[in-house]
Amino acid sequence: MIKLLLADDQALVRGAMAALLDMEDDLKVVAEVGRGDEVVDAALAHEADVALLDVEMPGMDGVSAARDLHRALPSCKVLMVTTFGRAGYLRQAMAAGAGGFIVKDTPARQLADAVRRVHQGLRVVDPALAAQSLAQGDSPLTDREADVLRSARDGGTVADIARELHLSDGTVRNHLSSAIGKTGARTRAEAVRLAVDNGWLLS
Amino acid sequence: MIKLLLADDQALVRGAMAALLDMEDDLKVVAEVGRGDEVVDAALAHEADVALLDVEMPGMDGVSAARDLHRALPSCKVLMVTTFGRAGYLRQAMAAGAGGFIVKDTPARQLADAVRRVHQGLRVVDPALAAQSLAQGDSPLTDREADVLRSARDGGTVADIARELHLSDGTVRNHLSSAIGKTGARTRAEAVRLAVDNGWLLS
DNA sequence: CCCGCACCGTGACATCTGTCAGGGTCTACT
DNA sequence: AGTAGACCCTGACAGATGTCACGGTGCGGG
Repeated sequence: MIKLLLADDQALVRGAMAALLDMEDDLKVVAEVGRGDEVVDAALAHEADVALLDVEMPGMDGVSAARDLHRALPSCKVLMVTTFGRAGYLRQAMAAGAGGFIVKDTPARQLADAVRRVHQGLRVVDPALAAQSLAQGDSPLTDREADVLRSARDGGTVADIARELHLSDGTVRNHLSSAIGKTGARTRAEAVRLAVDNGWLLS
Repeated sequence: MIKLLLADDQALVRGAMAALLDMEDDLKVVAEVGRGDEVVDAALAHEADVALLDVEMPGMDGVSAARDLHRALPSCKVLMVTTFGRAGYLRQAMAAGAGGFIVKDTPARQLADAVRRVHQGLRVVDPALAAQSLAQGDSPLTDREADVLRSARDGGTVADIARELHLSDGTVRNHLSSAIGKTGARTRAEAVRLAVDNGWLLS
């Protein structure tokens, strides 16, 4: 009997996936959490064998949670189950020790198999997504450029970003300009969108 | 036996919800679709009693699908099940003839009850969301302002928007300025974010 | 040690944006 | 008929933005 931990911020989806997985004879959901920072404690308390983690969660993102969990309980495999097939997410999730990565677009009947494979130590990755991730390469942004883009996400002015990051206006403009150049965008907003779509703004 | 139609673009979520609902003795999922423009046909073909619709879907948004479905098959009740509790979505969904509106944050065990209530003709609405919707009022944006904001979403320049909408640069700037003023934003990007968050950019 | 590179800052420049004041057409309502 | 409001355009202006050139600081690898 494989013991499962479910982590997803949407209670309805979480419960529905629990119902789906509990229908399998060899699987059992032993814990459900709605926040990233509750993953490790729950996994330890219930000795989970496989953890299904969403990427977008309050408290802590799923990739960071996977990293912590991999350290705290190496026997527990991780299967990332996420809405967005961002290549950057996949890359970072694998680096964080995840055993599999599937998007919520995949047919429901494949989920149980994916769990079993991850439990056996096999890697489960969407082929199309893997190809995209390989072709696209790693994030071209420096840490600071990513910081600035993150701060620019909610639409503030240069002055707002400078205040938030304790930088000079000019420095913020330089980082933005550099990020715009690297992403091939023509606008700050476009650069933000591209970086988000590629999953470059996680950590 | 209440016959259900599920519409959600994420196959995994759709299948999981089907599993959850099929566990109830009086409910049966008779059809699943992944696109908004397939809702009406599927509902007619299977004579669904209740349709669970997501708002964000390819092909056609869930609110428009609800409107069409309400016309084509008035006996079929609609329960919107969506990720984002945007007040504007709720308002437009109810105007489109939806019988209920719940977010995916709600506990899984409440879903079956919500379906039954909607089937009986009762209204099911998240109280907090209803209050927010009432307090916030309707969209202050004119059609054109919404168009311009929609076109500004992907971060293009004024010239890009003007080309896309066959308008003059100055007119676009005027609409943007007006939208910025009405939303209380200080930047185009901020105005876009606010409008999206409030669900003002649907149709 | 020296080089490259990320990082922080300054100053200057052309361009883009957001705002304002106009003036025009159309529709809907009184 | 008159009024109000959405819609489109023009022109002008201050301020914000994106770009460039430049100098300076650390840190790691060759």
